[in-house]
Amino acid sequence: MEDLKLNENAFLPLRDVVFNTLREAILRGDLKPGERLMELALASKLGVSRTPIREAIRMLEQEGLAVTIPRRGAQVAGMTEKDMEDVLQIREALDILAAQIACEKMTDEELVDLRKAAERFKECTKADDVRKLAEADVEFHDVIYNATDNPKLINLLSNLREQLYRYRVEYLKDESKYKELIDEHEKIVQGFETKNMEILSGSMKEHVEGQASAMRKVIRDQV
Amino acid sequence: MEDLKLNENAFLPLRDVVFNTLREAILRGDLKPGERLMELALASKLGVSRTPIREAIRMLEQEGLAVTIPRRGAQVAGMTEKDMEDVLQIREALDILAAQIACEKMTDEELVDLRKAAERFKECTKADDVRKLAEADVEFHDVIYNATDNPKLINLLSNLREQLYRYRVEYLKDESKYKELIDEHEKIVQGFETKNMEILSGSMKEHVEGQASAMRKVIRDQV
DNA sequence: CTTATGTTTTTTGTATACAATAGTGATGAT
DNA sequence: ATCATCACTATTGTATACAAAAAACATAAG
Repeated sequence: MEDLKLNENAFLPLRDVVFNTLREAILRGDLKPGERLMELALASKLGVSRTPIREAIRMLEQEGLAVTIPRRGAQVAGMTEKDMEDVLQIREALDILAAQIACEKMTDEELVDLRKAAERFKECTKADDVRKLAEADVEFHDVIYNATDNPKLINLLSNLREQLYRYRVEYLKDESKYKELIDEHEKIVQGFETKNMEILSGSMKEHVEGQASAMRKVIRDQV
Repeated sequence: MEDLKLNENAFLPLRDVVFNTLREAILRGDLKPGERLMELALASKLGVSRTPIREAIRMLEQEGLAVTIPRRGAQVAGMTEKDMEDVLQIREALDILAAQIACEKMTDEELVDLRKAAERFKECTKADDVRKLAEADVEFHDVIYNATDNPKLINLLSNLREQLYRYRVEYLKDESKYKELIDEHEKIVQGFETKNMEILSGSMKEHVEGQASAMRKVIRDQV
């Protein structure tokens, strides 16, 4: 484990600060799957007491980022290939759902944002910054998610994305896929522009399935 | 608020016992939407300290059953008509997904269970016990969920169901719908028996949409 | 050498104490 | 009467103390 430092923010309760800190540490891989989350160790490392640590762990649990066994403590959740498949399966269905809802509700402004986001993604493929690229991709999909005007769905989808995060960044390193991704985004934007639900659903499906199979490959190769 | 009593269970940590107790109290309506969850009050009522109460609240938060404002405490989450719509939208998509996955994976044994569950539901419509009927319906759908062999999906679906619980029981009181429900279950069973994904998706969609519109009506009439 | 048993240490679970903030009500000025 | 201010109370946030369980280790018996 790395040196983990508290994301200072005077206004949030410590439990939230600790939660954010641990969450990010897990996502960026500083805390590795299976690694124990020991209260005392974390507390002294972050300079707080066990209380906010424990509450943060309860929160991580719910996000699927930690698993705790009673009287044995918490661990960073691992993700097996099967887990990944399970998440991908759900995300595919909900991504398509989001696209369908968004297709009906999307405003002209949001459509502009979407096109901009697609452009930005395209730009980012030219630079060599995977992190930025991932961000641009998130932004693109967030425009769609937000257009659904369904906070519970938005929340769910971002939670699912979070669970895939570690591998997603990995697979975005494969530059040979960039053209494909750009084209898929383009098709999706067109789907929204023409409000053609059939085409949109199809291209969204294609997009998430492509991502899914790429990620499957990443996780396979890692083993 | 009613007299709330601890679900004794010597093996689980108190936080889990408290969580279950509060969860059930919320679902059965003993704790009403908007009602404050005051730590000290709950602690003395349940005969435990604030610590497990606080952790249970963090857990309820994640299930969407409680909402907390920093330094102001937690409340039982309310559910507006819009919230309900949002949940129904998601559940529809995931229920169909579950049916599709289950259709491929369902074993002969599970198929028998499914038919039995449908029978049991039918039986329950004859007696006048809404609670039992709701249970039978849950069982029917659980057979399908479990057949997906996707724990994350199963978890999600049961969480969504939980959020609808209060209204679901309400709408099952309308006896005029029973025949329809029985027929829909029958169609779904047949879909699984013939492994016809098209028909199955269709009848599942019909089923959840029927439920959805009935629940919309319930919530409207309540206002 | 392996297993069983007892002891110590570590770690989690729960209660309590103290601090800080938000809410409430009384008092007084305008 | 209305509003402002202050004191007091109620409530949440955080730290710590103590209890109980699990893990680690050592020692003794077979």
